[in-house]
Amino acid sequence: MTTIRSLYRTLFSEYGHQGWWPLYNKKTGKIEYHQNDYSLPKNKEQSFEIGVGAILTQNTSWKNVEKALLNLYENNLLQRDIIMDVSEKKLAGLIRPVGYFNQKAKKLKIFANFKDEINRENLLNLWGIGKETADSILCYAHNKKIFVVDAYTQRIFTRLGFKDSEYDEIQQLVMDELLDIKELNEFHALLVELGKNTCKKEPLCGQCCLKKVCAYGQGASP
DNA sequence: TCCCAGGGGCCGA
DNA sequence: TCGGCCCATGGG
Repeated sequence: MTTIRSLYRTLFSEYGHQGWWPLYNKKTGKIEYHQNDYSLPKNKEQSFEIGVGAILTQNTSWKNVEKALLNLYENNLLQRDIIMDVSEKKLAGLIRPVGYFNQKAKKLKIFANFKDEINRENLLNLWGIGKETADSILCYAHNKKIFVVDAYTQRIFTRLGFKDSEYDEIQQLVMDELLDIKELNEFHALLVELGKNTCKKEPLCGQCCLKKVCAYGQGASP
């Protein structure tokens, strides 16, 4: 069985810096990644934007999230105070491309109205925020030392041969070995890259940088 | 025209 | 506690 650090090194040498979290750039008018820049978010506005993105991306690809975020920007709606006041119907109309737009509009309103201390327990008490979304917000919007586990991560860890692929167990396993917030930030993004393009539902083991250490790549069942 | 997908809430067993 | 269903779009 390989170590978490070894996986991290292999993935990083394969894919390099991922530059998460993608954010809107006012100069270019595009959603951009930030390779080699771990100093995000720069301000409260960016922090809120990351929270919005974390909700919009639930069970949805980033391409669709980008469309919705641009819609919000163009309508001057990517600000906490404005989302608090705008109607759910208008919000839903602008975020249509992400799917589940009625539910997500409701989630955004609840998130915008949330003013308590940002911690995991408080976030998990919000309707529409589960473990992955809460941990994404803590890690990427508030620089908290926490690892985000998503469906890609669970699939990859199962195939690698880790016995327990439950959320909490994977999170603890990773956080026992990776102690640096930058590494936790990067490792999640690297796993997304692997899961999205290679360790897909039908995996492309032939082109996988982890095939030598992967149980599935060696012929085990998924 | 189907089928699939990075989440979360809710309900019944 | 867990499985099944619902929410909905866009892309292959």
